[in-house]
Formats: sequence, structure tokens, C-alpha cells
Amino acid sequence: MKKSIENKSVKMRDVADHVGVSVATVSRALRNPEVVSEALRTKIAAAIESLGYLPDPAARALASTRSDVIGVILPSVTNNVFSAVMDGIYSAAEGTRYSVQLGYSRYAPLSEENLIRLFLRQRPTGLIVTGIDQTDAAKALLQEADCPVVQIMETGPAPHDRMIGFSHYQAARAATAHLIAQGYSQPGFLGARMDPRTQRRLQGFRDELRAHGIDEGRRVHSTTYPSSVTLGGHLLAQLMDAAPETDAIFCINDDLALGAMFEAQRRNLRIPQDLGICGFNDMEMMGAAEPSLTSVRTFRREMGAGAVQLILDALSDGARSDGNIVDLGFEIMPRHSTRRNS
Amino acid sequence: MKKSIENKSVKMRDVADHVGVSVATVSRALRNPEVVSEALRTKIAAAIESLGYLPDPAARALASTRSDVIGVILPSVTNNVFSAVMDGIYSAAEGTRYSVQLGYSRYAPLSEENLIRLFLRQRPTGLIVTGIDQTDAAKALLQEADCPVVQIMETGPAPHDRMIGFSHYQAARAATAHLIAQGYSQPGFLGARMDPRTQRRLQGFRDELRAHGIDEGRRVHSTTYPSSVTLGGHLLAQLMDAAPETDAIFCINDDLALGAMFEAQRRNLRIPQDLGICGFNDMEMMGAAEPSLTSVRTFRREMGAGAVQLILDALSDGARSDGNIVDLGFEIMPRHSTRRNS
DNA sequence: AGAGTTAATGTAAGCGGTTACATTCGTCAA
DNA sequence: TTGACGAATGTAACCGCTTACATTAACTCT
Repeated sequence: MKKSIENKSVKMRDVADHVGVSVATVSRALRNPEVVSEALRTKIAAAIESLGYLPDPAARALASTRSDVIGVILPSVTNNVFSAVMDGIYSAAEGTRYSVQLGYSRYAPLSEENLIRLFLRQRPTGLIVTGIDQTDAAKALLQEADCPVVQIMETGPAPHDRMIGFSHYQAARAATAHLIAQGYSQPGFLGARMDPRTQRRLQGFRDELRAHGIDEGRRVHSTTYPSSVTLGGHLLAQLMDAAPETDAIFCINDDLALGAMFEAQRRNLRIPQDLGICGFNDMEMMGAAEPSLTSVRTFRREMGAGAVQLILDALSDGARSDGNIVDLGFEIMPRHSTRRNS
Repeated sequence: MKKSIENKSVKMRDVADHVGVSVATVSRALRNPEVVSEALRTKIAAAIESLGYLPDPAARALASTRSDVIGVILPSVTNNVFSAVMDGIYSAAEGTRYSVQLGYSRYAPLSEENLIRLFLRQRPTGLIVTGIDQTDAAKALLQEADCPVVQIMETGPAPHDRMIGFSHYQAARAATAHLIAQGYSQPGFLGARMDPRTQRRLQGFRDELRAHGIDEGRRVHSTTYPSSVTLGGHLLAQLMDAAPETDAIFCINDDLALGAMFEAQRRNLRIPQDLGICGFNDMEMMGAAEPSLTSVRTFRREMGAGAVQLILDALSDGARSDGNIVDLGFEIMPRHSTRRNS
């Protein structure tokens, strides 16, 4: 594999000259191999290899009015939940000609709107956005976008185009139902960074309580602060002070659950006898904790990979088969922290 | 703020016509405002606003032979350590005209080399790469790169250009010294995903033991598997079975430390009396855990933000002030898990 | 007043690909 | 033999900006 030393800036022109054809033929060999004769195709491939030619994405994008990037807009960099999604996205994009461009909205709808505008300007191959709570302007932009758009993390009515996720409402109801089934009669709720998505989880919690005729009392504690393990401890402390009758908690995510567990230990509350704990997302540590912690497993990596696949499908289908919703569901992972009934 | 409905594809041409100037003037108003008259500048700004014009990055990159992207190559998507770095990078890039392009090498040097090649093809404004263990080919590419290159996460000799990080070796020595100072005489080592960077931490651990005349015995346990909380538990189990005299552990990262803590609890080992635990990175949960866990704090967000700043500096400096190394240091955060001496 | 500056703007040639259209050439049916 | 046709390749315009160079107008200076 002798690569040219001088591959500083090999252009298509150089490859063409090397083979003795026009640049158009080289371009075709790359984009529509089937229209180029077998003989030339192999010669061109060899020249590309030996010269170490790599196409200039900017020139490509400009000429073809379409860039080979898949735009992804997520609310947070640091949140583990989204790193798993990213992992799925990058894995699925690997090996394709598409590259991923990431943007972070920091949970700010307006910032998300601007990112959408910015990304659309690049005429991306596809766009992946998080959730269903865009601003009206953003919705309009997505509606008019001339590329596949996939909404991830949630399912819901009227997707812009395609959608892959699960129902946060149903997941929360199921988790709450699990607590009740385990014999807990006074479940509480711990939430942080209450955005529309987590609000739907709260709604699921409430509706499930109501379905069992349980009053929520003063057992719902949440804050708009970003979630953390420390915060989980604080929230549990608040909750127990305000509502000592609480015998179980459903936490909006696993960090809060872990923090609550530590706080429970500090307070000498026995888990699961005195306090049942259920988290959300089922991150790896949940099974490893002592005691192991019940959580709602969600398929984050699959969501990311699936979103990319949906875009690739849309590209080949051509036909915009609207209303394409993929529900990945969720799974309650019962562990020691809620095992009161066995 | 009445945005045009038809901002589908407003180009510079449209802005120019709207104001009654040539596109060159509009372009200059955007890139070198100081050479355009005050009057035109404001008119142009107004037109841009009212038409909702956004420049086409591909065209810009092609014409200027320089794209406004900062390339970043990290080994892992999911590792928390790097999400903090990314957070710093994105924050620092926000508000500038530069956008971030991320690539993941999955800890594979060859994959990193390809990414470098790919990124360089875009003639980026700057490049951020992780660590100092590139392949020879990759090193050559970086050396010839015609943009600032910043190596992050580590300090060391002979940076390609600039460098921001800390000494993993020194940090590990300091952590080990802390354990010894707390009266632990048989410290062990838990490692996972042993790459060159973590190898240097192991070296620090060993040298510090030697400096105190302590034999490492059979107390160094590590694996090439990716790190996880679960794995931390397994490793501690292995370690205690192989070397029951162990009275403290230095873990390559906080996940392992947390897992080890849970395993210690399962084994009824008292922390910190029977077993001292020290992690690495000081993630948020360390202080919130029960018992709270000692760790080595590293400045990851600052590393990311600092790297971007170094690039911006290099751009304005012009002069390649070689050998520019920023050592952010580290800090031992003593907590309950190693508090035997007080 | 005339020449020389300087500041502000316009003109037009690219940047490196893509692609519609033109051209060439061999094949085949009439 | 000849024209039609299809496959393979070439020609050249164009994608939306940037920028070197040319041009013009307004001053400054002797």
C-alpha cells in the first residue's frame, strides 16, 4: 500500500489525468459506478488508491446541492441517556458515506430552532431531532424540510415524518403499577429538570395512582434543576420530611434513584422493606448497585441506530410513507430495591 | 421580526440585489466589516435580517479553502469522561463562527488515523485529538496539517503543536501516595480498558509503591474489557480472592471504584477501615455516594474549553509559538472512603 | 491645479466537484 | 450499405461564495 507522499491535495483532476479520462468519468465512477465501463472503473479505483485521493466534501455538497451529513440535535451532551443514543447513531452511520453532525440545544427550544435552521442550510441527507416539543417555527421548518426527518426518544401523534422511541407516559404508568403490585401503597415521585418529556412521566405516575384510588398527597417532589446523584439525595430528604408515610419512590432517572438510595442508607431506611426505589433508563450501574436497583429499561442505542436506519430507508424508498412510527417500547427490570413481595 | 416566508433559499445574491450592491460587498461586510462603509454595513445587516439569509457553509468552504469547523477526535462516545470534555468544547465554540465536528475512534489508533485524514480533507480551522499515542502515519499527518492541532487529556513531551491536559502518571502517584499516607500498607490496583493512558497510571502506582518500599504482590488486577460498575465489582472480587491482605485500592476510574464499593459492601468489608477506595476523575456521584468516595479530580470541561481557546489563540497569534503546553493539573479529593487516619 | 493617495466598491476568476447535454463509436435491423 | 440506437465518455455550465485586481471618487499635498 504505497500511498503518495504528496497526497496533500490530490483532486479529482489528478486522478482523471493519471488514468487518462475526464473528471466527469471519475465523478461518475464514484457516484454511479454502473454507467462506467468495468475496465475504467477498476483503473480509476486503482488510481484513487495509489494517489490517496479523498473527495472534498464542500465541493461535493456545493455541486450536488446535497451534503452527506446527517444532522442530529440533542438536548444535552453530558446526560448519559443521550450518549447511548449517540453511540447508536455513530455506529449505524459508520461504513456509510454519511457523516454525523451534532448539535446541542441545552434543553432550550429556541436554541433547537436555530440549530434546525442552521443544519437545514447545509441541505443534509437527513435530520434527527429529539422529542416532540419543538417551537412552532421549528415545526414549520421541519415540515418544509426536503430531507427525511426523524424524531427520536418518543412516540406520539402526528410525526413530522418518521419517529422512533417509546411512550414515556406508558413507561411511567408501568413503573408505578409495578410499585403498587409489590405492595407499596404510598408511592412518591422524584423529578428533576422537568421538561415536557418528564412531565409526561409525571402524568403517567399520577394517572396510575388515580386508577388505584391512591392520593398523591405531598409525595411529588421535583425541581427544574439539572439532575444529579446529589440532587437525588436532597429530593428524597425533602420528600421524607414532607411525607414520612412514603414507602416507595419512582425516580425520573437513575441518577436520582442512586442518590435516593444513598440518602436512604444514610437515614437507615431499609430497602426494599421501608422504601422501594425505582429508577428510569436502566443504566448499567443499576444492576451492579448494592442493593440492586429496579429500573425501566429503555432502548437508547437502538433508538439512535434505528433513527439512522429510518433515514437510509426513506432515501431508498423515495416514497414518503408518512406516519411511520417505530415504538421500541420499554421493559420493567425488577430488582432487589422493589422486591417486597416474594 | 418579520422573517420572509420564502427563506427557503436566500442567497447572497438576493441580499446584494435587495441593497443594490454587488455580492462582493456583501461578502466583505460579513468577513471584513471594517473595509465596508458604515452606511452599507447597516443596510446589509438589515437586509440579511429581513430576508433571513444564512450563508451556505459548503460554498464558503470551497471558495475560501477553509471550513469553519473544528474537528474533534475522541476515543469513546459513552464514556462520561469525554462527555464532560465535549461539553467544554461545545460551550467554548458556541458564539463563535465555528462549528464542531466530532469523530469517534473507539480506542482504535488506526481508526483515529483515518478520521484525522478525513477531517484534514475538510481543511478545518483546527483539530483536537485525544492523547499522545497516535500511529506514526497519524503523527505525520498532524505534523503537516496546516491548521492548529491541540492534543488533549494529557501532557507530555513534544506536542505536535499545542497540548492541554495533565500528567496521568503524576496523578496516579499522588493518589497512591494519599492511600499510603492514610496508613494503608497493601494497596491494590484495579484497571480496565488498559490503553497507553491508563498504563501510565499503572506506572505511577507502581513507582510510588516502590518509592515506599512496598511490594505490589498479586494486587494489580486489570483487564482490557471496557470499564463498568459491574466490572469494578468483579475485579475487586478477583483481587480479594487472590490477595486477601489488600487493604486499599486505587481504581483507574470512578465506575470501577463504585462497583468495588458495592462489592465491598456485599462482602461486609468496612470502608474505610478494612478497605480504602480511591477512584479517578471525580465524577459527580463520588461525593454523593454513601460512604463518599475519594477520587482524583480532573478538569475535563476545562480541557475541552481550553483546547478550543488554544485554537482561537493560535489563529490570532499567527505565530506558531511551539511547545505550548497547558498543564491543568489534578486534585486529590479525600473523602470518607479513605479516611482512616483522622 | 495636478499628481498622488486612500477608501470604497465593482468585476470576474476561481474553489473542486456534479450533471445535463453533446459526441463518438460499435452494433444491428432493414 | 446505411441509418437508428444505445452505451460509454467528453464538454462545459453551474453550485454559492471569496478574493485578487481594477475602477472610481474623494482628499491631501506641494
